Amino acid sequence: MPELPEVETIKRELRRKIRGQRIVGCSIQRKDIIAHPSAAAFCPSITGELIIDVERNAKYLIVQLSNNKRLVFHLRLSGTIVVSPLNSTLERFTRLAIQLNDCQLFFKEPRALGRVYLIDGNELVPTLKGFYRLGCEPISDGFTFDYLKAKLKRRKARIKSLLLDQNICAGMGNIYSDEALFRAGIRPMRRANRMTDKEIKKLQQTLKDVIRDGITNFGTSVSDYKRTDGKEGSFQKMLHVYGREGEPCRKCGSKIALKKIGNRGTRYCPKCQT
DNA sequence: ATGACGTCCTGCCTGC
DNA sequence: TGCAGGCAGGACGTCA
Repeated sequence: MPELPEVETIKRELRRKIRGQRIVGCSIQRKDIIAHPSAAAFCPSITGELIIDVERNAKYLIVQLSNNKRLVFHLRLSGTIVVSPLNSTLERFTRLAIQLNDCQLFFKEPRALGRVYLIDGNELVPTLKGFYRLGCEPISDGFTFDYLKAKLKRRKARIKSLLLDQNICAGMGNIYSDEALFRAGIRPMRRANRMTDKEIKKLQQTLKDVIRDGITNFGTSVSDYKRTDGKEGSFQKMLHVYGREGEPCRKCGSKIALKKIGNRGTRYCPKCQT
């Protein structure tokens, strides 16, 4: 599923492929994918605009348009963005197609949970609540030991659940949370307020490392995620716990366990993580 | 404010 | 082979 490294990969590829192009056409295959404004108003509002730049904030992909408009994509669980030649036919599960000067974008979303928003100037989009209250990304300078400690102390929720909280670790998702906890040697069900300074320090570092490694490897292709040319990322080859339940731990040989924490499938090594 | 849990959505996998 | 049912899970709403 697209987490920070996957969205960063898409951002970098789009920046290279579509910056400076103009939107010449738009078609919506599924209306409820357009969260704001109405589906009827959407295409007319973006057609004719120039693509100034492509950015990312946590898991949100932001396409800066001319006239101070921003196109915001949230890929949720299964969203992908494909860059195709202009004459190519719509790919399966395409929910939105945007034609540019010399290529087109397909927003594909098999599970139809992803959303697209158009923000006009400084307008506040009510359905984009999470976007306005994101915490620090693990790879940002602000993601220090002190920051993480302040966010975790007095919280008695399980650490795994708090890593998924976008107000604490912006851009984190299920895969990288499990991997960071494995690298830090911390059990996902541990209560945040019971963690030592040493453990928080370690976790702060492994969160940074795992996200950086994910980006270096162009993301994790385990289900739907693909790069904008349809190719796979490669971080799935380096996973220690995610998707490896029942298989031997690469460090100690114990069977990787799978438990539900906060209704999320959570993988960990019962021996390496304490 | 916090934490637990239900809901959305639909392709895919499992089991009968 | 075919079908029903369960599962996956990010964000958000609801409830205690």
